[in-house]
Amino acid sequence: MPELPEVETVRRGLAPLLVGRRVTGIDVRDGRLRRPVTRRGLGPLRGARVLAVRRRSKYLLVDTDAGRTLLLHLGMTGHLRVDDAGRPEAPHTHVVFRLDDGRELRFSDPRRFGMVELIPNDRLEQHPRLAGLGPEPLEASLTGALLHAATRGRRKPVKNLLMDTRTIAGIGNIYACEALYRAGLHPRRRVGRVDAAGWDRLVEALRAVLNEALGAGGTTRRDFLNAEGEPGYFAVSLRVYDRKGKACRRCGTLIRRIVQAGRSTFFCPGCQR
DNA sequence: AAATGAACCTGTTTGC
DNA sequence: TGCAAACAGGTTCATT
Repeated sequence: MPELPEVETVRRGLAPLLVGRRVTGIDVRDGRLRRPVTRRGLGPLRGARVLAVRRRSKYLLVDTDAGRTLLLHLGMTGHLRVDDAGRPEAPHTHVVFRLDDGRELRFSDPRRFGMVELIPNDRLEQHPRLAGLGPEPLEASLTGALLHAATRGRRKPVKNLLMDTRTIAGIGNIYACEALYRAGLHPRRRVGRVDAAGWDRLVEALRAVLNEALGAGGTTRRDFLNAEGEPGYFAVSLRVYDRKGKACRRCGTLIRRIVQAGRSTFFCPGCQR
């Protein structure tokens, strides 16, 4: 489900509901996630107060005054929702954090690709999931020049590079396709054959599409919902993703679907070279 | 070293 | 209509 704009949308929804709250209890209904979750492992969170909710790549970090940070990942189908205790739960609700205001933070995830982990702060930066992440695309540290320099002589397709979180954080299948379309780059183009101007265009296109998606509250194709249970509205603005066989809005060429590294890629053969 | 493919799961859509 | 195959917003491990 969630790429950077969706995770950031969830973060913005969660922050005002969680910051300042105290965790009064934790229920693990089904701990079989990507890594096993246990009530014991989350135990130190009991009584902790939430200081902040941050995002890094597609991870959410809930800082607490217990010297530990709750690391959350939504995988493909994960949801985080704050709701009044007693309200009906979504199916596949695996972990529930009870709060001191009568509400609950609920993590649900049908496919169980998501992650819930409590990490001591002094080990947070070295954590294997966070160490080695590339720059945030909406921050100034990501530049076309950086990508140009990093890709000389390499042969990886540019679409696959965009989705490699060690190079750029937070880009998934939808926004990789959309950014390449806006930059006029063919998804199979080898990274070593993209020139400096091409990388500049790509970074600019990436920022534009991510910011527009953020403004729309993210993309809901199947089941993305924010912390209040509402969908995002960027799906209507997608120009290539999931538009196989439809006409390109700019040149009329039919959008094609190919498979790269096991993932669908959508592109316009007329606009992308 | 770098790139691809399979695996992890369940639910929904597509195609015969 | 019914069933099976394909596919889904992600990450990680094994294999070329």
